[in-house]
Amino acid sequence: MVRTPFIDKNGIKRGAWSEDEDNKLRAFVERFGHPNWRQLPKYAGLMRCGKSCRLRWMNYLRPNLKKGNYSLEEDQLIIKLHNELGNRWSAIAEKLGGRSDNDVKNHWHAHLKKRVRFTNTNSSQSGSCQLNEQNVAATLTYPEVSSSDHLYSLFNGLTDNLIEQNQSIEQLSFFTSFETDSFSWTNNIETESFDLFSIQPFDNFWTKPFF
DNA sequence: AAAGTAGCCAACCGCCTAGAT
DNA sequence: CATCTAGGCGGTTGGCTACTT
Repeated sequence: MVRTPFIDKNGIKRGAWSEDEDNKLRAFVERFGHPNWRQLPKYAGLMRCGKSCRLRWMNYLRPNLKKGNYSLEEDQLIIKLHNELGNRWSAIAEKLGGRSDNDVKNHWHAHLKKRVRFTNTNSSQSGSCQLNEQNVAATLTYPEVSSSDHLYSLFNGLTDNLIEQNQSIEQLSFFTSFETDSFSWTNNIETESFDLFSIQPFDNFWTKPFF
């Protein structure tokens, strides 16, 4: 997952950090701080450049650094902040508290970007469903299979009842809120007009809950 | 089981800004 | 002012892992 270590032409080591290097850097910074990153590797006994040391410390070694899975609240906050601030990852990470800018950036590109883009696309295609980045992405777009299926089932249950009663939906507005083991999910969907009998079967789970 | 592919994340690169001289 | 240096930031990449064919 990390770059193979090698020594460049200037005698500077690059690539993945070893445990020994991590220990040296951690011990040095915890004892002396980091008044000068450029000089630090020399005094810490590292064959790295200062930039590399700083990056390793900021993204991996510094205390109170939060790692691991992102909570729903964090995801929502990132989406909201990205909407407000754009790609200012350091500012976003700062407001999250405990996450590095690199980590937030990676998480955005790996997970969140797709959800926001998907929501926008769906919104523009559906016409009747008023889903957009501002009012939905921050609270919805959590396309775990179980959750999508859950909402799909929930909505199907509602529509089945209406079909049984031979009703069409005009000015349908409903609010659903439910929880799964992993997170809570709140969704608010409004439609101007909705023809139940034009609903087509879905072959893609991404589109299931958003028709 | 092997090969191919996509997803993910740690690390690097290059640019920008602020502060010192 | 101009120049230099260091730190910070965002974009990009290398390569491992997991998944698919």
